[in-house]
Amino acid sequence: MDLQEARDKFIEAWGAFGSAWGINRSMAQVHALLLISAEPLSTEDVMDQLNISRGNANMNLRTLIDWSLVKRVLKSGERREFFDAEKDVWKVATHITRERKKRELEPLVRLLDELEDIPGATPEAKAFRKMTHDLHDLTTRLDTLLDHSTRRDVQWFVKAASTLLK
Amino acid sequence: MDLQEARDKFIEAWGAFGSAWGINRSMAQVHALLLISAEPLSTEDVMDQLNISRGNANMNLRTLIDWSLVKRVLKSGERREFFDAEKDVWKVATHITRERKKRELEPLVRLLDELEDIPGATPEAKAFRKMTHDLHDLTTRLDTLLDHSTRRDVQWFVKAASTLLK
DNA sequence: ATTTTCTTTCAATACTATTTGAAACTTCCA
DNA sequence: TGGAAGTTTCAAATAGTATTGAAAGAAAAT
Repeated sequence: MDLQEARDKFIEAWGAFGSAWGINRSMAQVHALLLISAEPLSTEDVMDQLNISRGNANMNLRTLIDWSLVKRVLKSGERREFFDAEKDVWKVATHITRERKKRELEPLVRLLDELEDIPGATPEAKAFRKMTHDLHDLTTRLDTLLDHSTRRDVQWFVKAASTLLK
Repeated sequence: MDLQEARDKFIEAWGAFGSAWGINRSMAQVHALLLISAEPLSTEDVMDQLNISRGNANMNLRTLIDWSLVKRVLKSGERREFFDAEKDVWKVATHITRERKKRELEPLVRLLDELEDIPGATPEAKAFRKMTHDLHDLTTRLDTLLDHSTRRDVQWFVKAASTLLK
């Protein structure tokens, strides 16, 4: 398999992986492209290599910057902006996790908090209280864990645990 | 807030949460409904309470069974099937994680495995090899971790870590 | 064997999300 | 200041996904 083919496969796979995670395909593909590029790319480079429109490229680059997965780079003497991806996979994992926590876990924790202590003595009311309580406990713990865990902790933990278990 | 209102909010929120996770809204809502029901429900119960069609209810109940989140229950003297959700939130988390690992992580690991050792001495080839290698390492570790971690391990770890960090 | 009750399938439809591309905007330079 | 080079916005078009509901299929009862 040659490099070009391999790159295409990687971009496609990362796009599919992203989709399953609620990240849209183009955004994941732009990210993939930047991940495997040695040099920062311009918006035009991204448009050309992925065959996407200017609007699409622009919007997804901006979102990736929001997520701290990509940063703008200025080249001296160049008017245009260039974009470069964070290449440390552990940082990438941490940033993605943080962003998802914020978007998804936090609202759920807030709602479960509200839903505790709904009154009622029927079996349905009891079942409801038990489930919201248990979920609240689990999601709160996860939330705390993610708040305090740094890239280094996660790296240590995953390496240690996966090596032990191999 | 009364019970009915609280139940509706929970179902809606679980549905939204599911969407963000690549689980379709109805499936997540059916799951939510069964999670907070004291007794197993029939297909009709699900249709009525969520205002969804028979086909939709049937398909999502089947998928939930595939994921081991719901089981069929037969009531003696009853012709119809009833459905009951797994109520242990730790098991729920484990089952969901396993299913997603199978659908998403495993194919990625396989691809990255193939993409290692693409030849070439250009900076682009080097960047590609480094990224696929690092990602392969990370995803393989995660995969191993998820393979070997039981519900008990995860429960222990999350409880311990989140309590320490609180 | 026929009817009844319940489950499953699937083509048509409705809905949601993504993408485009042209126009508006901004910034820098002659 | 005018205009060239680049970026951003957003309404419309397209593509992708989920849902419906009627029909077919299965299993049990009569």
